[in-house]
Amino acid sequence: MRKILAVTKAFADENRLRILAALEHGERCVCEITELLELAPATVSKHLSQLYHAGLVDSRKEGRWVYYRLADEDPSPAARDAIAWILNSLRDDPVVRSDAERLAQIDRTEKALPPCPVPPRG
Amino acid sequence: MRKILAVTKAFADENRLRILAALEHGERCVCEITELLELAPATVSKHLSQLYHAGLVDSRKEGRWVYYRLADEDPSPAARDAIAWILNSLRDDPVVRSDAERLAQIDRTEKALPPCPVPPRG
DNA sequence: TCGATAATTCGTTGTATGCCGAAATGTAGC
DNA sequence: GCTACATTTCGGCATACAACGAATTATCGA
Repeated sequence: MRKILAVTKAFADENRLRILAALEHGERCVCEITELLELAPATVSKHLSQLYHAGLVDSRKEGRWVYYRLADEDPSPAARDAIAWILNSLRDDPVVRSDAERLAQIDRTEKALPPCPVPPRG
Repeated sequence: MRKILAVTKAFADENRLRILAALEHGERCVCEITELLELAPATVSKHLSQLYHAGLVDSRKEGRWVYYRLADEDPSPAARDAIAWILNSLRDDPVVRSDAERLAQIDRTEKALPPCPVPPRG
């Protein structure tokens, strides 16, 4: 019951749902999610921590950045089902769709300029 | 997003999950659920109200009793998927299993004596 | 080494929520 | 009508939690 509740509580917040939807098509660093949600970095970090402890996301550190992604390796069956259900439920949501457009914009910006987000020296 | 959040928030409480699992095999009146959860009737009523407003359960009044059941008729696809997912996730939970045994006990008691719960005059 | 940036942790604050008892509502039987 | 019971609503408290700013840690480039 504790594990299930960790998942359902993780789902019970709009910003965390937006994060999960944002990760559907690939990993994102914390600063990108922060920009998307327009929240303080501390707040986003805490949301990601909750998603991590619920087994819904994994993370990877690269230089100054920490990239989060949906839990894919060692996915507990429960976590996999949970992710599948919530992403399907969010599929047609206007907020999620709008976020997806903004994320695509971020992708284009990153590809136009050199490397990661906020490239060191323009 | 509002509807999805109503569902995920409804899922984010142990007692509400126990209620949903208790309704898996048929309707239950409020007093039976109250006995199962060992909570104040006011508390149970509020939980049921939340489940109702999330579209997860329906209710039916019969005499003094109000029977709740999983949303089955006019089930919004979202609600149907949500119920299917959560019941599957709860399937092997010890608390839910224990509840199921206690509910079977309640059923046997009801069938041994005349009508509904707490029969008027034993 | 120093300064800038990314991320997390910590402490605080305002709001949301779970719980209860008391009161109100509705129904059944006397 | 009156009483008893089932349920809901209301008002309250206590806890949980989302949000922030400040402080901390870590990494990179100058």
